[in-house]
Amino acid sequence: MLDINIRHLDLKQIAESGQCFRWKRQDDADGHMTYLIPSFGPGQREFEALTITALSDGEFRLSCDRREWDKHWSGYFDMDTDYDGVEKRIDSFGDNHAKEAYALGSGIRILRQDLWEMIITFLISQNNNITRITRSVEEICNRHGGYMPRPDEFDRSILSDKSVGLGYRAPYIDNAVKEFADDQKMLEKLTHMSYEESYETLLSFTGIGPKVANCICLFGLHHIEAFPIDTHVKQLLAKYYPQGFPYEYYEGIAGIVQQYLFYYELCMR
DNA sequence: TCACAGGCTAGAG
DNA sequence: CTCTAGCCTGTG
Repeated sequence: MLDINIRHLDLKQIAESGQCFRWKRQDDADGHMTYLIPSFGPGQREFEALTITALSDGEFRLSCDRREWDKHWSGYFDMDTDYDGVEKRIDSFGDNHAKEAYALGSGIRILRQDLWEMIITFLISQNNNITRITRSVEEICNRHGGYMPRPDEFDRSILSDKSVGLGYRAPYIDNAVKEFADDQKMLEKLTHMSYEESYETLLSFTGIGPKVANCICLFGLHHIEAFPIDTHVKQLLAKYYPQGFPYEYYEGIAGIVQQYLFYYELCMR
């Protein structure tokens, strides 16, 4: 167990920001907000899931020890990104709507999640709703011992099962599993590419279009300049930025700002 | 019944 | 190049 203070972290805001689909809310006996976060990545079977509890004033209680925090979870929660700097950048421009969105969602961080899991998750997400996305991801994991299967251990025969609920996306995922299993270096190659290179490479896969590719770049490769535009962001841009979004203000942090804007709209809905 | 859900593909123009 | 019908399926 480990108690630490973390700035710019609000579990509920992250859970609702639409970047992760496997967190489970499991409040503790005292009613403190608690989430169970599964282990992830190639070594996911080697380390434990994390429970994280929000105590008060930026204080969090973790189920892991200091060593596991340093090794796995500190990176996952993006502790090496300067969110104070992001706040200063937003404050320095006259973008009042971004300031308001930041004030509401300042506890959002861009998690450093597993690339392969993000590829599968956002392939599923297209033209889909949160409930169904969550259920499909959970079904896939449940059928592989509770873990997101790596490309080479993925049982592709389950993809067409009605209870997995993938619909027309099943062949897209089947193809991705096949391609990444055939070329085991591809995942690592993607991590060494620039944003533009990885974006173009991802686009070449069937079922990955501009929106999904940008989500994978932002959430799976931590390319913070990626700015996914879905139906909601498209509407919000038309509403608050009729003259066009000032991307030049937010060079290098556009993806974080996108999350604040998205979360703000979600709350106002 | 019908639109919608964090879109994409394929085919036409 | 741009444009858009159709797509699995659960939900209101």
